[in-house]
Amino acid sequence: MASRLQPIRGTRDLLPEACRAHARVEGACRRVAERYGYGEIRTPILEPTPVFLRTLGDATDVVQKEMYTFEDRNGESLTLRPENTAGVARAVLSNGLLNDMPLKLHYAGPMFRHERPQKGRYRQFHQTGVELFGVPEPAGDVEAIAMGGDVLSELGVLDATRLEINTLGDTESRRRYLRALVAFLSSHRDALSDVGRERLERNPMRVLDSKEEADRQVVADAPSLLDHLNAEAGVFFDKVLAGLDALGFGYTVNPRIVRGFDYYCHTAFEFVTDRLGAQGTVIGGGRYDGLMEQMGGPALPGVGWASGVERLVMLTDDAAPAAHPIAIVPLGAAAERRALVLAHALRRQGFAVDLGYRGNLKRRMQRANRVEASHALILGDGELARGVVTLRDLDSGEQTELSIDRVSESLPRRG
RNA sequence: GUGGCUAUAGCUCAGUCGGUUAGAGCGCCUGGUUGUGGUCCAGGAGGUCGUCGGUUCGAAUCCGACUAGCCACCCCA
Repeated sequence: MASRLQPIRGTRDLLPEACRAHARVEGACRRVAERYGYGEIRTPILEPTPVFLRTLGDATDVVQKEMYTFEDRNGESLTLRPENTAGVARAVLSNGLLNDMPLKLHYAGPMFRHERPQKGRYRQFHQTGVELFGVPEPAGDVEAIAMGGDVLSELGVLDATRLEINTLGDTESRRRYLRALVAFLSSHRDALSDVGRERLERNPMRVLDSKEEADRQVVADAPSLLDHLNAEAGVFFDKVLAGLDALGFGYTVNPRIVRGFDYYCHTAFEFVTDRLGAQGTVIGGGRYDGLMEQMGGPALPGVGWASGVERLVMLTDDAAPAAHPIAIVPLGAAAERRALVLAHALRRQGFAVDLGYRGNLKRRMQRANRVEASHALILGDGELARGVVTLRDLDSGEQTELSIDRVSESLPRRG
């Protein structure tokens, strides 16, 4: 347990079993995305810092104190991506993908935030996500949410989550509401907690999801955004909800869902679970119509979400079994050489084959057992002389002899 | 970033009031079996007791700092 050899705080090694679990979650997302016609995109982990500064909003915690930002050797400020929507949006502009709308993209990969680690929260963590550009209609929001639900369904945990949804309104509604909210909160300033007062200064909407008891009491009587929606924003939200109703997705409207990043508008939603403690959001997303313009591109609406792979792994947690290989057990130098050729041939035919590097029969049989082989192919001098191998079923112990040239015909395709 | 709890073998954990050589189970290695694994039996390897410092005749045990993990806050996916 030499501390010098530990991975840096908040990061960890994913050993084969954990990698299978990650692949299972990422595979579910990939399958769903492809059903909806989304193509994969892989953007750099490292971006110029302004990509995030301009889009996330400089009042957010992520930008203020969680980004891994440093100068490279040329003096340019670089940042390890704390999320991927900004990077994907940048890639859309960089590659001139604006002429083929709607543009549907999905991704998976590591993100980095310098937070204090705890369960379900790491400094290097993994997200899968989808982004839909060029669809201003509420049908886009419905599709995105449906995809999130489908991923959870694919993983068998849709029932373990609930969908919470809110609207942040359009720019006009939001501006009107913000005025009303600030006026209200300011008049109750003395009743707010320290946290609440600080949020009132920096990001008034965030007072709404403060957990301080004092703030909750004040907020209980605060004006609701839902009452300040203009006709257009109200209709938009109603259409999103109607779409979810039509598809049979249950949801609760939660006016306290507020997005951390500035680029969100209209729909904000989360799939949350109470099985993971304090980090219960497994998928979170919403609409971000203002993002492209903030980045210096044309006005282009977008909607999408990201899922926390580690959290979904914890939620689904069933062990992903490794393949059951065929173990080849040669005895003697001549058989050893023949076994190498046989193993190669079988692997090329798609079989998982375990071939040890040394040891007598007993040793190799023990190894076959340890790698959970379904069958052993025993090849000794006697078999070699007759052109056969002994096939042993490692569950039943039954043994039969097979012609060495036709072994594959008698093997189970995936053990 | 704040608070609380924790850190002993590869893993999960015991370890009394501070007292000689720090234990168990699982796993690993060897043997019982010359061409037959799993189960069983016997034996073995493996530990700067997270790190550094302090108190003490003596520290895994008490104290402090640091590091890391966990839980909550915070934040978010």
